[in-house]
Amino acid sequence: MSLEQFGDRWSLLIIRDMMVRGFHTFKEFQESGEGVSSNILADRLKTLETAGILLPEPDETDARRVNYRLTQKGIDLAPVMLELLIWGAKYEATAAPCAFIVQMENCRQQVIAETQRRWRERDLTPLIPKFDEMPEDCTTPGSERRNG
Amino acid sequence: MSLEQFGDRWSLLIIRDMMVRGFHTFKEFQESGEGVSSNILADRLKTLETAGILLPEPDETDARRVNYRLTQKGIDLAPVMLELLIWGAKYEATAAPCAFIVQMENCRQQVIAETQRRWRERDLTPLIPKFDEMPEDCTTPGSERRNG
DNA sequence: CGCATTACTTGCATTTCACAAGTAATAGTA
DNA sequence: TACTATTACTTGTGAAATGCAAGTAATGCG
Repeated sequence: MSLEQFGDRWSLLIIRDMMVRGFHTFKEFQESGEGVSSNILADRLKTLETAGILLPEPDETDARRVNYRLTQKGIDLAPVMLELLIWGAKYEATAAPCAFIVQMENCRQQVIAETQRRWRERDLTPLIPKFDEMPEDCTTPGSERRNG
Repeated sequence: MSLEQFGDRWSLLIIRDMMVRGFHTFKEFQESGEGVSSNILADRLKTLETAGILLPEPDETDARRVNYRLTQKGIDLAPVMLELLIWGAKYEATAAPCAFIVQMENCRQQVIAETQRRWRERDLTPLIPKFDEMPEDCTTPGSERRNG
């Protein structure tokens, strides 16, 4: 199975930080508070690149930087991440604000659509503040679930 | 975050085997083909128990056996698993039959409901053969997505 | 030119892991 | 009852992965 992709502590966290928090540089991942060793981080980024989940691209204005971007394969993990966040919010203490989780649960489709939009348009603003202000139930009858 | 729960290769596989394949004994996990060492398996089962995701209960007819059962917290991981299976089927080679995956994607709600039913009723028949014969699109307009 | 920043790499101690073997409790069989 | 099998583990042992601190190369910035 493909679960082997995520058979370690850091890969999923990297993907989550890219997807939800808009992180895209080595330094951001390293300082994200979870405490990855730089050698491990480098290794995981390489592994995820090999797996086709993300791609490094040199920054246009600063040649020292490398911007990591999710591929389509990577962004397609959004539903998994979303369900995992919802589960985590239900059973574990989370840093994410409670209101946000409620929104996510009510608006799965919108959250995923927004995640994909941010990816397409290279919008790196974090996901959380945005969805923290949405209406309580934004389900659109008939268009529920399934996102092109 | 609660991602730390699954920061290893085996925990997720154990949960998947319980959920999808109906496994519930030490031996089944050990012989599941992925090749867990028995010491690691014992450790992970204990960790998952501590995390409140599964519970061991002695078999009523054979005192040597221990039956591991998912808790509500564990079974609530079904949506995560489902999305992960769908993602895996899209991008990686899977052992699961292709038709099954198509069904799952069309019938998220039903698959999850069935998963939870099996858990409640202690039905240990594997999930795959069952859903391998379902209609192509079993979405029920208006009742889409969200499962008590 | 000199110092700071970014993305790494290198070495080494510690932890985790896989593999094989062994053990305790129970079940099945003669 | 004794004897063997089965189940769920535990206990070594070496190999591999990891965490930590330090170092390096390329670039930016004054």
